Amino acid sequence: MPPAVPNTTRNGRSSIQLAPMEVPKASDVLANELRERILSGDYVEGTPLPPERELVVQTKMSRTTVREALRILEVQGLVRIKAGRAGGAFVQRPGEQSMADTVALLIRGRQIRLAALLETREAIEPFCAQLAARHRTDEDLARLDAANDDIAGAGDNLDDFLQANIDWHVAVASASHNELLSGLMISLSRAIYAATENEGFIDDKVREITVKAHRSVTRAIREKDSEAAVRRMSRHVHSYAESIKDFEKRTDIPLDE
Amino acid sequence: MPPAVPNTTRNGRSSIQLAPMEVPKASDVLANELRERILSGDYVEGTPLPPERELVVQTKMSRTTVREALRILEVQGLVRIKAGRAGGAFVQRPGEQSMADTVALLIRGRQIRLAALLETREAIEPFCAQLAARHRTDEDLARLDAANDDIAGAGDNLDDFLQANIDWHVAVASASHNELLSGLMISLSRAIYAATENEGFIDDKVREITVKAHRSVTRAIREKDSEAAVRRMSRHVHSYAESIKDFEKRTDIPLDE
DNA sequence: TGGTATATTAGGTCTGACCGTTAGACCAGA
DNA sequence: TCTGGTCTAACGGTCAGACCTAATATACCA
Repeated sequence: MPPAVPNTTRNGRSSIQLAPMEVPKASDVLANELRERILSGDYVEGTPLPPERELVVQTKMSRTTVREALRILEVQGLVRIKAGRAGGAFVQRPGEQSMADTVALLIRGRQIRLAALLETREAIEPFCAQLAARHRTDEDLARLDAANDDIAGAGDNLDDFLQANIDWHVAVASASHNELLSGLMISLSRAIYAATENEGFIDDKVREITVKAHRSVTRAIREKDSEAAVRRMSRHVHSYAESIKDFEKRTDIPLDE
Repeated sequence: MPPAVPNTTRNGRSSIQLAPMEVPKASDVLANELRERILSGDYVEGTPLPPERELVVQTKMSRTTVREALRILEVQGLVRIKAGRAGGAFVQRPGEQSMADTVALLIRGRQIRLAALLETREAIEPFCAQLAARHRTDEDLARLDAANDDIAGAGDNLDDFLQANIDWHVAVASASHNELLSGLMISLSRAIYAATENEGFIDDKVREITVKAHRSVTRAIREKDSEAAVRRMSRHVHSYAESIKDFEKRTDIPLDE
């Protein structure tokens, strides 16, 4: 309850207390305003925002400020900016891509250990497989089969093999129809790929096992057997992670001698 | 295999194929250059980039362009920009916060269903608990205990309860010392909070169960019993998700009659 | 010694101009 | 009827320069 009369302290000053205040920049204000409108669904995906010069008139801000605001939204994946006549800022809903980009930055910036990536994958991917078995469509199956074929047809080319490997894992994630999980898996796969490609650990035996494991998981997903899907995927990613750990142990020791 | 002599089609035209080409903008070029340098560790965290006007001299670009590049890096969480003398763009490594922000955008933008959020949490959080039990420090324990106390002391205030609830879940995630998982959990918790706060589903019984479950998980983490941690957490989040599903079923049906 | 001007250095904003790209309309030659 | 050239208007992209505002270092004074 506030005192009845003016707040004063012993020195006669007002004792009004203020918290540290944020003074947002003009471009942030505009960006926040536009972001709210976009996220609240005021604009349908694909509709263009007003041209920069029009926004200048409406907001009484300078073009510099307007452009910075649009740039912010672009980086956040909320608009796609096209130049030229009939260009402009077109509303976009953020997707798996923007999430994958952020995760990639986090991984590189914090130099996340390969072990942590594999850990995270062990947490997520079996669950993806489970959901995929429940929610997969025929299209999802087609993508899985295509990736399986690519893996088999990769021959001795390591890059082709790894790429097809990623495609399969991403296909499983997409089949879960949970965009949170699939976005995460996309970036995880890419990061694991990058960390794995220069290690000589992928030999013929690993490939053979991989192909087999993928086929058996795919089968479970096809048959909508979520129990089997989660079990097989769990086994697959776990043993893959163990193999890498073993491999690193084997290759690290000689360096110490 | 390409034909031996000029590629032609039936109308005698060349059939050379070109993919759509990207023409990067000046500000993107600069942003990419700086980003590479930051991520490759050329600058230690906290070191200031050259002042804008200095970059103008070095790059021969205009200040507008330089500023846009810096703004891009700021949004991506790679620099923190301070105004005033001794201000500038200070190198920062992207952290959980930037990831949480992106995930929040994804959730709002795609209007991810509450069910999907809960699904994702079921995938991730037990694993977090497991890692937390292995890697927790005394500080982590202190945070967990503090959150537990706050929950108990929340009284009848719903907001306090939900906030303390979040704090506990986030504390578990942090204790896993896997920044990927903790970033995800931070935004996940916040989103679930937002989706839950206006539903009248949190009654005294739910609270009681929650407090109990948290304490038992905390105990497992304290004792570094990862098996128990994963089991108890799994049970907790699963039953919470089931309760919400039940609640929604109960409250939806009357609307149809 | 401790507070208070003042100068300095940084980012933030604005103005106005011009450049580059693109869609669309129109025209001319094969 | 195609094909390519040309023009125009509508966009975003870039630039140069000025001024405002915030934060700090530093000299100064009580």
